Amino acid sequence: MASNTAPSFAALGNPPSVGGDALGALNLSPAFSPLYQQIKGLILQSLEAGEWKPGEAIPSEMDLAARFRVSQGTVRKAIDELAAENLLVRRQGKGTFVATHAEQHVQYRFLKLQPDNGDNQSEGPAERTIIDCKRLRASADIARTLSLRSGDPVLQVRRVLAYAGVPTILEELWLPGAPFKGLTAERLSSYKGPMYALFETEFGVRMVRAEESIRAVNPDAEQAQLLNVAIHVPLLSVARVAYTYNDTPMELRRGLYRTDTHHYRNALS
Amino acid sequence: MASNTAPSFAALGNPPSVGGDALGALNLSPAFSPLYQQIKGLILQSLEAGEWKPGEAIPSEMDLAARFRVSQGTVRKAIDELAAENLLVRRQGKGTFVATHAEQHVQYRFLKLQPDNGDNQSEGPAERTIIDCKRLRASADIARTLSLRSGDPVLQVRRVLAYAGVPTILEELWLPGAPFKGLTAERLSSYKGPMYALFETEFGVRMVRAEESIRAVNPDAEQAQLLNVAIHVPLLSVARVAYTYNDTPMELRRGLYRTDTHHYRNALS
DNA sequence: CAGTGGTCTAGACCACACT
DNA sequence: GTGTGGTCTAGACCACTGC
Repeated sequence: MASNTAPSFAALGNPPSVGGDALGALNLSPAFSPLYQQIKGLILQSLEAGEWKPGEAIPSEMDLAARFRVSQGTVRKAIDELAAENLLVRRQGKGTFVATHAEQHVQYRFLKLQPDNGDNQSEGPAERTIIDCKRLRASADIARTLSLRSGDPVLQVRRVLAYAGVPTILEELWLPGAPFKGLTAERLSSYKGPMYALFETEFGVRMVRAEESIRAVNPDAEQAQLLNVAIHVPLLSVARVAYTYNDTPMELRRGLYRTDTHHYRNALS
Repeated sequence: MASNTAPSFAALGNPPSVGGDALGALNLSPAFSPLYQQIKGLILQSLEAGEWKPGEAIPSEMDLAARFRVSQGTVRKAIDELAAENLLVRRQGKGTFVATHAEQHVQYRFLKLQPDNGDNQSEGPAERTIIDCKRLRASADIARTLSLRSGDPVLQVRRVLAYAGVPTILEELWLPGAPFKGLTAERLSSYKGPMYALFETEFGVRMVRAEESIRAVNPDAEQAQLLNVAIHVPLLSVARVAYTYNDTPMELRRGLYRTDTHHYRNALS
């Protein structure tokens, strides 16, 4: 459907010719970018623009090939990379879909804390308790990591996650005020499912990647009380910056993890 | 050179025919494995067998295509996956090389601890001090994670890594005795470069992937003394199991990281 | 210059899911 | 059956490296 409303040009204005080689003349040496990268960029733009929403199918490879006037193989390679980056999900026989944090088997993709015994699934979702949800002005360091200006409005949420009644994670997160206008503690508490899924459906913000930096710390008195541990118990301090498209930071999250029954798991390759 | 000594059969005995479709009849539904996966497996076997050593070039795509009687594109896809898994490294215009831990820019690939300020490189390599290097018999849990039997000979190494004179990492590692026969404290101390590079050149053991599980702990008296911290200082406990080819565990490493000047950095996607 | 990996196309067929 | 992604081939040309 979208394929005839789409711009009918060969990406970057290199009209394909015929025969074994379908490139009239590709870019010269400096700043050379392969066609499939350009296609990838165009698909990315549509993703950002919300042309296809999380969970929806994007047009078939054939459709996209026609739309961009390239071969199916070129579109394929572009999609391959986007799928490798977890922006798209391919399903044989069905189509290619915009990835979402709402799916069952990829839920909590960014949460690396696991129970020591037993699989990750059997434990089930955590019991969530919102401590508070305040609008305030960004401090200098918050502003810097969120690419805002000091004093810009931000939303601060604090909450506790418990497993089997044991408080295990204490989180404090900051969100830029503008994109998340209207977010309240009530909305957060009532929502079933991952917070990032709510961000997608209610605010059109999709978290694409994140970076965490981890330390070992002792809690202060308040933190210890909220996690129900003594102040001398060492905890994992996990600072996460999550990004949407275009490497735009959209969340700063500082977590305190108890590691007496859980551990942070990481695969290296 | 290897291409004519190699088995000249189409992988899994599906002789290619001619024309647009070069597969006579591919595998039927159950247990279907694409050709490029089979090629990948064959390349993997050569890698394991040491046909090409770390740092060396493997045969060109054309050579491999001839050797396995498939098209270049099929070999290409196999190599693509192996490169994505960091087993091979492609270099345009030069060839495809067996990855190694000895290269400058991928050194210490598994070490996620970074200085808080400044780039990872400027800090330079750590000062390494071997505490001891003992041969002993595997305890039950060491044996389990290394796929050995209790009482099998293992090597235990303990060492401290310091940055700018500050002891930062205390490591205790266990290696299976058989593959590492002949490893001594002297050999470890005298070697310049990453330990995993030594394992490659001296013992033919290449670490391919690893898994870490992280906790926050307090050190005991001895650990505190070795790291020059008080016993109430929280530390990162990082347990790593490193694997060679075929998911064979080859190392158990338990590290204690100071996080007052460094942090454990992790990218999520 | 030749050789290597990298890109692109066109076409055929396979495996899978839905109808 | 139809349509989707997935595999495979053959061939042409581009970009990079080193002789």
